[in-house]
Amino acid sequence: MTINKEEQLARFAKALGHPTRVLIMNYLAGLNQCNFGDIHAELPIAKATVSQHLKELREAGLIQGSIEPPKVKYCINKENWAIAQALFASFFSQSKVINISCCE
Amino acid sequence: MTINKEEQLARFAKALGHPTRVLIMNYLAGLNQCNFGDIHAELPIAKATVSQHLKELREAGLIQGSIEPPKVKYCINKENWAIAQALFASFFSQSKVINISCCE
DNA sequence: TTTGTTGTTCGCAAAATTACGAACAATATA
DNA sequence: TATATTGTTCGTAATTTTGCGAACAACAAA
Repeated sequence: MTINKEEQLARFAKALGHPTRVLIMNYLAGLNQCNFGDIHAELPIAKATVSQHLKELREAGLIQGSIEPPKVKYCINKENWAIAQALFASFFSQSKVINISCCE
Repeated sequence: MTINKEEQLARFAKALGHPTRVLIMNYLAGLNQCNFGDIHAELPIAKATVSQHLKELREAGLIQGSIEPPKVKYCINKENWAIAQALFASFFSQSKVINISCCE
């Protein structure tokens, strides 16, 4: 059940592949405390939709939530955030393309 | 018609949000010359599907193609690759999350 | 001209994504 | 117990994505 680098990168990328989810991550990155209502208040979409986007980010491992009745607190999953950061950095730094573009 | 950072990042991320497309980018990143057939030979999928994935990467700006009859040459779009690299680096380095996770 | 090579596009089907309101669950409070 | 608050889940609809074979287009070679 090991997941290789390509799939892991694709999984993170897919989670970040929607503007709303990028906005959510940007919002969370600037905070240390945050609950659903705060996130919802930042966005012009229905709460059901926000909840769905949060679920995807959670399932991709980029965020985590904890229930603190009656609220739900969300934050970045720092362990996976670091993994994603490293994966993307490695991905983008691998290019051995020479200075002249090959297709012009 | 300006596109903001969040949307641009999401667009790049979406293009990278499929394992096959990550594999294609990895393959292209290691080469200076490359045509469709080479890419297709690397992948266990139909050429129509490969062509479709290449189209998405092209429309996201990550690669470019040029016709060199009877072949089609593909390569990374270095200008946009650099932009994407910078966007992701900025995105991942913005986190102000403190050492203690907020949700445990 | 006919044939072969290289990729793209078309048309289709199945599955996944996106978005919403309504209903619901869990917990506090009156 | 009734009521309010906070989010999630359900059910639905519209759109997009993914994948394929078949048909096609462009060019080179026989």
